[in-house]
Amino acid sequence: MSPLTQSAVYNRLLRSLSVEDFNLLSPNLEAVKLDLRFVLAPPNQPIKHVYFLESGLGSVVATAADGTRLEVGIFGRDGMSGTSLLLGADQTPYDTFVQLAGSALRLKATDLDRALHERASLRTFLLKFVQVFAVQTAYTAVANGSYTIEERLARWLLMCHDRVDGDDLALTHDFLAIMLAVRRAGVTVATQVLEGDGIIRAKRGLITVLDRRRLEDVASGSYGIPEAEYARLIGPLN
Amino acid sequence: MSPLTQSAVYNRLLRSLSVEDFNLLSPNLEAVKLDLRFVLAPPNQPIKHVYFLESGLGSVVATAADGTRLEVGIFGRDGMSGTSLLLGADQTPYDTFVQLAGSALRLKATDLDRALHERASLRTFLLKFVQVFAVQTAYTAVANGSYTIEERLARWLLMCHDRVDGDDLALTHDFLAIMLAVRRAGVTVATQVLEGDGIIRAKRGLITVLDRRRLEDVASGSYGIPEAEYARLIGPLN
DNA sequence: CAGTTTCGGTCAGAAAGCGTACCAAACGCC
DNA sequence: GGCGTTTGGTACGCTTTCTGACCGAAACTG
Repeated sequence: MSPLTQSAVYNRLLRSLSVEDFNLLSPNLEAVKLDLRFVLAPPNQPIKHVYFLESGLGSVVATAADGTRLEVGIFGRDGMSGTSLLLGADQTPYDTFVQLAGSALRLKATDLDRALHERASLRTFLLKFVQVFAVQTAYTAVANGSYTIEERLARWLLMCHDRVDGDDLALTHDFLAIMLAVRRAGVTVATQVLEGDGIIRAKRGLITVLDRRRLEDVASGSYGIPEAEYARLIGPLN
Repeated sequence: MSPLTQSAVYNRLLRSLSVEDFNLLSPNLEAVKLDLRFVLAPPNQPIKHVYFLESGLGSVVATAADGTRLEVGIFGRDGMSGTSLLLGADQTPYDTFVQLAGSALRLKATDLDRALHERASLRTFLLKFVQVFAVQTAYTAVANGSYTIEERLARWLLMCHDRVDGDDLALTHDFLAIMLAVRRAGVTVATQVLEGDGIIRAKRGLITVLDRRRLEDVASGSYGIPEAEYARLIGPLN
C-alpha cells in the first residue's frame, strides 16, 4: 500500500491534525472496508481498535439493564469510534456499529496509547472531539425528552445528511425506530408526513432529502447546538 | 485557614488523587459555601472555576435553541463542575448550578490548567470522571426516550440519594419537573404513587426515601449502569 | 421465476402525558 | 397573627404515542 498522504484523507479529525501528529499515526493506520452492522466497538469488552471513518456512518447505542436499546450518538468522517480510550476507559457499556456502510482508517488501541503519550498535542486535539460528542449525547437526551417523533426524525436525518455525500440515506424504518427509540409504525407515519410536505422522498430502504432548509424548520430547536460546537472547537464539518 | 488535609476532604475525586497530585492542587483550593441556585458554570461563557463538591448537589442543564430546558447530568461529592475544561473547551452550552445547597472546594481554571500540564497522572485520573459523567448523560437520554415519569422519578431520586447523607431530599415538584422535562402535575401524580406504595414520604419541599430497595425496582432498567461505571473506573461512591 | 424474507402501510383500542386552570394548604415575613 | 407567596393536589379535554396485529409489496434467493 502506498504511504498515506494527509491531504488525501477524508476524515476530518485526521485531516485537522498537525503534520507531526499525523505522521506519528499514519504508519499504523490501516484502511478497512466497513460493512453494514460491523462492530466498531463491542459493549463491555476491551476496545481493540479505534476507527476514523472515511465514509459511512457509525452509531453508538446504549443498552439499559432491562434490554432497552437506544442510540446516544452518531458519527461519520467527522469523528472516530472508541473515544473512551482517550478518557482512560478501555471499555464502555455501549455498542458501536456501522449503520451506513463505508470505509475507515483504523488504529490499534495500543498504537493510539503510545501516540497519546508521545505527543500531548494529539491528545489535546482528540479530546475536543470527545467534548463535541458529549454535547451531541446531551442534546439527544433533550430531544428524547421534549420533542415529537417528527421533530426527532428531522433532527436525525439532518445529522445523517451532514455526514454523507449526496442526499440519499439508505435506512429502513425498522432501523430508524431503534435509533429514535420509538415504534416502527411511528417512524412510518412521521416519514409520510415529511414526504407529504415534499421535504423528503421515501422509497423502500431509502430516504432522500429534498429540502434541507425545511427539514431544519421541522427539527426546530432540537438541531444545531452540537453542530455549532463542532465548528467552534474543531472546524467546519464540510 | 489551616492547610487542607486530604483525608479531611469529602469529595471523592480529591480524596482518590495520589498524594502528589493532591498536594499540587491543595494550595489553590478555596472552600466556598454553595447556596441554592448558585451558578457553578454559566452557559456560553468562559468557565472561571471548577468546583469539587463537598456536600450538596449540582445539576447540568442543557437549553435547546427554542428555549427547552432539560437536565443532562447530576453530581455531588462524587464529582466536579466544569469538566469541559479537561477536554480543552473553555465553555459549554450548558448551565451548571447548585440544586441542593452545600459546600465545595473550588479551583481557578488557570490553576487547574497549570496543574494538568505539570502532572499527567492528574489529567488521566480526572478524565475518568469525564467518562463516567458522559455515560450518565447517555443513560439520561435512554431514560428520557424509553421510561415513564414514575420510572424516571425513581431513577432520579436514587441518583440524588446516592450523593447526599441521610434519606431527606429537599426538592420541590416544580424543580423535579424541570429536571425530568415533564409537567409539574405529572411529578405530583408520580410522587403520590410512590408514596402510596410506602416507598417515599413526601412533604412540602421534601421527599424522604423510605425503601431504597423498592425504589430500585421501580426504576427497573433505567438505573445502575453509570453507577457501575463509577465504581469500576473511580471507586465506590460511598 | 417461484418461494421466502424483509419492509412498509394501516388500523382499532388504550395508555401516557400535556396544556391549562383553579384552589387549598403550608410557609415566610412583617 | 395577618398577608402574600410558594407549593402541591386535582380536574378536563386533547394530543401523542403505544400495543398488537394484519396484509400487501418489494427485494432477495436459489
